[in-house]
Amino acid sequence: MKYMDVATYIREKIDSGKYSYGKKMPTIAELSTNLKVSAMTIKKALDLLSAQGYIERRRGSGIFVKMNADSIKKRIPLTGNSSRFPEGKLETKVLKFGVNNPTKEIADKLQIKTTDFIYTIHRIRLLNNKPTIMEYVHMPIDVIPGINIDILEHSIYDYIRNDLKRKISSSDFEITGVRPNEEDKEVLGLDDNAFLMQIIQIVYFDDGTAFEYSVNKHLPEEFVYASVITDFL
Amino acid sequence: MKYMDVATYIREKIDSGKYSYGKKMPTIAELSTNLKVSAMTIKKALDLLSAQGYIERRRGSGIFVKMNADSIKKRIPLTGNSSRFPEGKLETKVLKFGVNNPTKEIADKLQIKTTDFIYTIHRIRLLNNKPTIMEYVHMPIDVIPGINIDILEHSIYDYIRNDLKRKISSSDFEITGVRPNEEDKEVLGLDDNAFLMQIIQIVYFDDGTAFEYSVNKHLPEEFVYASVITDFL
DNA sequence: TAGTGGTCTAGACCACCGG
DNA sequence: CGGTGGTCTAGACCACTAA
Repeated sequence: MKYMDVATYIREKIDSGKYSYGKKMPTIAELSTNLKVSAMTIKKALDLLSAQGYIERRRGSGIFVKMNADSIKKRIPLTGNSSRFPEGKLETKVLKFGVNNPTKEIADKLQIKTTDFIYTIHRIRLLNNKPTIMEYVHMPIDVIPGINIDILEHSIYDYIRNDLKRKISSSDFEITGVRPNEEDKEVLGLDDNAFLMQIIQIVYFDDGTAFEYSVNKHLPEEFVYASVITDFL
Repeated sequence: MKYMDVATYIREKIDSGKYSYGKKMPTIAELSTNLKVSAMTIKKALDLLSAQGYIERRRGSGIFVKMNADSIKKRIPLTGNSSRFPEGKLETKVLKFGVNNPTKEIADKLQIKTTDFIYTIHRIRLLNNKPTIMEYVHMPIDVIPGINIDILEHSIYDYIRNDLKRKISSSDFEITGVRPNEEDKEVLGLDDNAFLMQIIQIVYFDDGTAFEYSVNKHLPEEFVYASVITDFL
């Protein structure tokens, strides 16, 4: 996939300071001849980078590296908490692991029936030994077979990728602010005063199957969601 | 812009139920011949729609309308609170309107100097007569000239679009959860127990100028941020 | 293996910016 | 006006899915 390579190439130039913040970077024509790649392919790479907030395109003027391109480090994909934190800092404790039937709402979202079976998992994530994220996860047992405690204590996503060899393609999510319920309070050590940042997420495979409905509640001190909005529509 | 037209055409088919949820829609080849548009253009339209969560593309199988395509109504662009609520429901009260110098942080984000002048505006938004959103807005006076109370009591964005005739192209933002400060508490009628959903946002024109740094704090009862993540990288 | 979507190309043409 | 990015095209070829 050439346009991905081009995107990576350019991103590295930006990260390493070869193309500096706020300044103009090479034109499409230059990149095209230097990298021996068609202009359309360069443009496709630029589409990616501008959607991710690295660059800015000004018709008639050129392409500019965005000032705050380094703040992108906070713009982490929401798929999998394990990938969001430095290795070893994040521990996992499984509080509950069982099989049951979904509620109407969850069944709808997972595109299954209320008579089908799902795993229900409650996990707590500790960041630097402090309970930080409460996770309530539901997955259809038919879709994600062979889950066990061992997997849950590490990364479910690693299991899906490496063992089930399935490709995660997209996710719908919602961010809201909520008060903790009794379990949250107990596990995270909170009182009635506290509040949590809640992410409700549905995650899909590349064949369109929904395989996860999850509710993650984060301590606000540890939570930032950053993103970019660009133009169209 | 043909690909936009194609995207609109397809979105209308989805909204009107002509292409139904979870089902396969026409192939690229079909669309291409029916609409008399090249395949590449169709694909570009599909890029848009899939980034917005309307459809799902499965290589080798076809293109499918996403199950929850109607939940997209909650996925509102963050540029301008006025556009987020039905006409007439949202009132605006200006609490403070002055000119001063930016702090170091705001100056950096707006790409100006701490000796430059900015407008500082505090507004409160009432939804169905209830104080709901507290807005702290900063704009460089050189970039957004001619602001007055009358404009602030309606939509700043309308003024920018219709009178200044400038095009807004992108925005960086962050969502966090915070406790209210004294002003928030007084204006929104909150106690120490309360919390707010905070959006910090920098908004840019299409020539790359940053024209707004704003902090919006929403009552959690009224706040949902919904989005989609797709694949790449 | 036939059908479908994804990538890539070379080149035409348009829209916009700046001197 | 020349230089730049944006759109669109026709067509070649690849990757994947399902029968």
